[in-house]
Order: sequence, then structure tokens, then C-alpha cells
Amino acid sequence: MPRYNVPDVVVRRLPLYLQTLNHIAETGQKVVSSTELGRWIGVSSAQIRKDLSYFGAFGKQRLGYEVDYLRSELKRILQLDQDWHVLIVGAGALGHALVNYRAFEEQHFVIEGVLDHDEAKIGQAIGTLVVQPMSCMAQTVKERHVEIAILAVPARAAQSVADQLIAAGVGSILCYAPITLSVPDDVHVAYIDPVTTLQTMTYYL
Amino acid sequence: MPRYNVPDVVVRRLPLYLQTLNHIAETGQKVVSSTELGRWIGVSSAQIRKDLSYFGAFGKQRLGYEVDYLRSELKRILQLDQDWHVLIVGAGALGHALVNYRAFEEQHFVIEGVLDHDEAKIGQAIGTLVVQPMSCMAQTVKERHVEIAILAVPARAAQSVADQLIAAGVGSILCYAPITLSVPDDVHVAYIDPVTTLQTMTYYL
DNA sequence: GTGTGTGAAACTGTTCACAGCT
DNA sequence: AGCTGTGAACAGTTTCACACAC
Repeated sequence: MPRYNVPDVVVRRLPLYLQTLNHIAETGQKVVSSTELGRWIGVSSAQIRKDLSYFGAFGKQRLGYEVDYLRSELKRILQLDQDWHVLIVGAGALGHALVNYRAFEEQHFVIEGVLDHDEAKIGQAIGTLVVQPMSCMAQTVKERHVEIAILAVPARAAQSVADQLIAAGVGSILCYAPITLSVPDDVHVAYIDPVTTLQTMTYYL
Repeated sequence: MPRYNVPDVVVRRLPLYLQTLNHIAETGQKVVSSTELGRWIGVSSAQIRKDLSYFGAFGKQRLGYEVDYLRSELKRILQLDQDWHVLIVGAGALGHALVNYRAFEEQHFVIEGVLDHDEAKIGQAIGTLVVQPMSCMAQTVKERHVEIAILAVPARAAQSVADQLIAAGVGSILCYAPITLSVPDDVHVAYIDPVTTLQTMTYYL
């Protein structure tokens, strides 16, 4: 299991492979070739074989890949064979949508709390959770072993909230605000913003 | 203006440059160097200069870039100097959050309608819009000149809705469902899914 | 025969380093 | 003197093509 030199692009493709394998498994198909898997996702068969080879040899010569086996190996590689504890900051429309998004729990991302700064939102129920004040951040992160935070606050608040999260010990941040956060090297940040994405799509139109 | 051979990664960075320039403009700063801009975003100065050079020469030797001028050039390159007409499909929690997200209109993405398949949601008001049935799709796309659709429906419905959107003439789709859509070559698809993103982050934890 | 795993080749993207301009 | 714009060098990523296993 040579894990040292894996390009980031490769890691970003693994969840796609996993998703597609899950989909294929639902149809009852037991074995899949790199060519077939690639057709689903729109990548070449060589790419899939090369990507997987960074982590080991999971296929069977002349057959292809056993769907269930490759699924479990991908889950292991991505550390998805365990629960992860997530804190959502921001209880606006987006925060609501995130808390209600069933796919998190299904994929072992357990939402441990929702925080907001706004007095009017604190105490409000969202699903089985209750919106808590920002002052609960450090305690929740520690007690619930939160590794990942989802930042669903306005852009002007994002950097300050990120700083607090990092101080509280959060190692990964998924940021919905359209700004680039400044964080220490050991903190991982990913960005999701529909406007930014649309702004690249218009180039091609 | 040599527009032919621009790598996709470059186009994806341009909105980041624009965002950061907007931010810098708010502080009143008139001129910025590639080094300073790069520090904000976390890319090298050479990268910024090289990226911009695909589209022309926008800087002033010994000075740097005029913030307002580079902003307007980036907007022109990305075709953001005009309104775009967007249709949202899916009026669940996510659809609501999207319709209420002010940044779309601010950045000239005008939401022309929200559709849903669910009888219970049709007729419901979201902001200034009213949820319409799926049967309105083709008409809305044509009459409101919709170029871009945002797909905020469950994964199992996404492919079928995408097919309908493409048949109606939509050229770009922003898909929130965690599946890879199968579309003709001339249709552009981008994906946003928090679970997929989290699944790559856990690798590094 | 058929599909994996993998070095080597081809291609793409990034960084370097410096000429040129102001 | 200082910062852009850019060819050339370098690094990273993808594709090719084939040995190998069944």
C-alpha cells in the first residue's frame, strides 16, 4: 500500500469511482471492467487502472473488478469505513438545507451540531438538531470529536469563523462562501460556491 | 485575443482572480501586482501572469495591474458583462436556499423560474417566484432565454430531468446530485456535491 | 482470448529566469 | 529600479502498449 506519492487529482476521482460502483452494485452486477466503469464516468480505462495502482492491485486478470470488493477497498483508502463528525456553522437557508440533506448521514458524516451567531435563530429546531450559539463551538468540537466543519456563513464572516474553528481544533473546512480563506498549512480547505462555478461555465457558452 | 488553446484549469482560476479583485477594489486600492494578488489566493505570481497572458496583456510594466481595468477585462473574458438566465429545477430545501441566495442576482445570474414535480410544492411562493410544474420547462426555457439550469433534484431523477432540459435547449447544467450525467458533447456540466467533496477530504485526515 | 498492472512515451500545466518597458 | 510578459526548462498527468495471468 504505497500511499506516499498520490496526486491530488487521483484522490478527487476516487469518490466518483465509489459512487458509480455503488450505483452498479444496486443493479446487482457483480463484476465490472475498467472500460465499463470508465464509460459511466467519462474517463479512460487506463486512467482508472493507473489510479487504482497507486493503492494496490484490486482487479482479477481477464475478469475485471469485483464490485463489492473494490467498493470496500475504496472506502478503506478514503477512510470512509468509519463515522466522521461534522459541525455546521450558519443556520440560514443553506444551513437548513445542509442539515436536512440525508446523504450526509447515509455516507457516515454525522452532523453533531449547527451554530449561528443570530439570536433569532438560536434555539430554533432543524430536524433533530437545535441551533446553538457560536460560544458553543469549542465545547462541541472537543466533546463530539468534530474533525470537519462546514462553513455556511456570509463571505464577510467566513474568515473570522474559520479562525475560530481552527483554534477549536478543526482540521478540515468545507467553505460555501466565495472567498479564499487564509489558513495554516495543516488545515485542509475545500470550496463550494455555485456562483464561482457558473462564472466558469459562461466562458464556454 | 488568442482564445483558442486555453486550458480548463486556467478558466477555472479566472473567477477567483475576479473575486479577489472585487475584494481589493472595495478597500479602495487602485493597483495590484501579480505577487500581491497571488498571495491573496495562494497561487504564484508567475501563474497569474501566465494565465492572463492567454488573453492579452493587461498589466503596466513596473506598476502592476489596474484593479478596475483588470476586473472589467476578466468580466469580458468570462462573458460576465451581461445577464444570464437561469432555471432551477427542484424546490426542496436546496432549491429554496438557491432561490434565496442573493449572490446570483448580484453577479448577473437572473433566476427565471423554479420547477418541481411534486404537486404539493407547485404554487408555493419562494421569494418573488412561484414554484411551477415540470411541464412548464420547455416554455420557460424558450420564452426566458434560459441558457443555464441548476439541477437540485434527487440523484434518481437527475438524468431524466437533464435529458428534458437538454431537449428544451439548455446548454449548461450545474448538477447538485452525486451522479455523473450522460450528456451530448456540446452540453457543459459541472458538479457540486458536498458529500463527494467531503469524501476526498477524509483521505487527508 | 480478454482484461489487469505498469513502465515508457506523449502530453499538459507550472515554474523559472530574464528581456523589455516605463 | 521594478514588475510585466514570455520562451525555455521542469514537473505532473494521461495515454500507450504490452507482459502477464487466467
